[in-house]
Amino acid sequence: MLAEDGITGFTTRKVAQRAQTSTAAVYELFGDKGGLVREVFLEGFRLLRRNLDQLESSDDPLADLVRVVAAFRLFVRDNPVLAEVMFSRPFSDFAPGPPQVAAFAPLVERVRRCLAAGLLAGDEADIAHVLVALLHGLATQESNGWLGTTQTSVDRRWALAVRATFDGLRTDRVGT
Amino acid sequence: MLAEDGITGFTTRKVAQRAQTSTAAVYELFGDKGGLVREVFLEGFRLLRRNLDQLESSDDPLADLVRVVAAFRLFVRDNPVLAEVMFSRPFSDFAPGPPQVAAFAPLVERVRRCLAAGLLAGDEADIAHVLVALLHGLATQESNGWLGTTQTSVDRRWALAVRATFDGLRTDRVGT
DNA sequence: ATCCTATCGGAACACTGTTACGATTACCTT
DNA sequence: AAGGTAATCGTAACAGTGTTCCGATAGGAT
Repeated sequence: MLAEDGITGFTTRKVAQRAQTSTAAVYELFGDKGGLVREVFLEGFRLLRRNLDQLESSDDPLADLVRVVAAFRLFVRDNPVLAEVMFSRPFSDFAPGPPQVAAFAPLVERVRRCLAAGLLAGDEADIAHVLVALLHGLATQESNGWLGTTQTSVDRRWALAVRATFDGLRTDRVGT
Repeated sequence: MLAEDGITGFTTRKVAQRAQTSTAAVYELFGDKGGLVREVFLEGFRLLRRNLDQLESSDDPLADLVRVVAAFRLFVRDNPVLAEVMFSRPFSDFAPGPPQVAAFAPLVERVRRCLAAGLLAGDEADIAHVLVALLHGLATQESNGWLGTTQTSVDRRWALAVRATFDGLRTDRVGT
């Protein structure tokens, strides 16, 4: 429904209609429209997790981490409206709950391997949070068309951001 | 109104009421609720620009750039709902227009000085875009409470992200 | 003074989230 | 298997929203 009708078309009545039931059923099951959106939100992160789980691992942890980045970007491009529900807040009544850290477990795993191999340095959780924030920002900017007007410029900036961040995370300088 | 009543309280009727007029006046002037939100959106970036313009410049361009980052973070923290209108999309009908690059002119200016001083390397626009995307992501994550549970961890991750990115941007490696 | 245009008040329309009230269904205890 | 209890659902209604229509007004140009 999100992909077809967009966000404005996602209404309790239409959801009920698609499910061949009445609105009361929706409210009985989800309590709120916020609860309904919450399920979409959570399903989005489950889908992302399934997506990242399919990635293969090589003997180059850093390349594997780059693959996670690429997969994340692709996920947002393929599911723009769902990504909006996940990372923006298109339904003002729904406030996102605790960070859906489970979805990023594959990313954290790659970070851990990079740390073990000495390709990155620092705290695992900190690095993961920084990377997720970077991906979040890049993907949102790209979706809004703010990252550049041409495909090449957008790609170039993605590459630059990822490369620069990985470069900068190679040396542990906590506290400096 | 945004700060007081939140996003759900921002309705055409209430706007008209606060302005001591009728809803028709609002529609005559802004055409749409999207148009109304657009003005708030643009005013937000103007306010951000005014905020960044007040920053002083020292003889350390990199420190000046860090100050811009801090000011941006403070802006989002001080105006959470406005920032949501600017960087998320709480009103589903309003689609943000072209990138409000003017607001980030002070940031671009600092980037240029860093490039001139050899403290950063690469394309000015590319670096600026990467930085804005990073700030966007970090600020949004912090607003959602996704960047960490304690103040110190959130601060630490902001610092790590900024330092790592600047470090990584010190050497130009375009095309590699 | 007159006319035209922009602006505005009031009322209405379609639609939304939400709830009240029965009716129905499913389950589970005996 | 029977009956009762709780969950579920259809229908209709409520308040509130974006939006528009129709007059009325006001202010400036001619």
